[in-house]
Amino acid sequence: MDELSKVFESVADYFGLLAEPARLRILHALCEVELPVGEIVEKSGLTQANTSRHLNMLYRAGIVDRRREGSQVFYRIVDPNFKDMCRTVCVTIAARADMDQPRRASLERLEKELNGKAV
Amino acid sequence: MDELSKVFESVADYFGLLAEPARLRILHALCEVELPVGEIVEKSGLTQANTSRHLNMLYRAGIVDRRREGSQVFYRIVDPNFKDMCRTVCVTIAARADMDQPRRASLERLEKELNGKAV
DNA sequence: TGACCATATGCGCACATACTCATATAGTCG
DNA sequence: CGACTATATGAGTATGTGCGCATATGGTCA
Repeated sequence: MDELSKVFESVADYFGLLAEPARLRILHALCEVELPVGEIVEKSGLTQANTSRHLNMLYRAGIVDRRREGSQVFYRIVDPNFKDMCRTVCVTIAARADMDQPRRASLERLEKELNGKAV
Repeated sequence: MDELSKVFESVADYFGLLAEPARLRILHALCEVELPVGEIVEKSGLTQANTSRHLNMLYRAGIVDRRREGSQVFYRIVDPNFKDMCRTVCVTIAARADMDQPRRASLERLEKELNGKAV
């Protein structure tokens, strides 16, 4: 396999991390604050096992970082591009006309949220 | 399911389209030019069936548009964010140290290519 | 209409991966 | 050390999806 193929795979892997609603939930919870796993579980609505697994994937990919404090582990987003990319996609999706109104509203709220106080 | 969940799904779906090396190959072939399917098949190295399937997905998602001319169908990228996002990811990935040199070089070439004459 | 090209699609398989459940590991406090 | 809390992980299952093969559809030209 040539180098360009590997590049496509790397890029695809990166996008793949963002191609999962569960991980987007987690990242959304972490958008502005550093949180321990327990709180991420609450905010995301995922199970503890699932949350931990996804967090580990995001950690290994360098999108989040973590630090231990006592018995808790705190996670935070470190990838500087994450919010930009999500905002871009939100705008793109919101621009499509074939969508019901309430979802558009949610998208615009989310976009505004991402535009706010940056990390 | 609430509206925010649908938003996460929409965003995840969008990223999912870019999370496939085969589709990235196709989009890379289409980056600067409009091409008929046959040429996309050649440039991407995918089979005809596969290429057609992926193109249809990208079309339905609004990332590419198509037009018929005689017996051929020409595709072109219309999503204004696609190149930006790929450049961003390329930069992000290239910034990571844990990567062999030739792949870094490929990434940087690709990034430069994306920086060039915009659509 | 029939032969021929370009593109799309139905089907079945193979593989990846997200999820749940149960359990392991790591830390704290008595 | 033992009980308890917080987090991670192994196993098994289910579902999604990319792929190849064959074939269908749509267009052109004789």
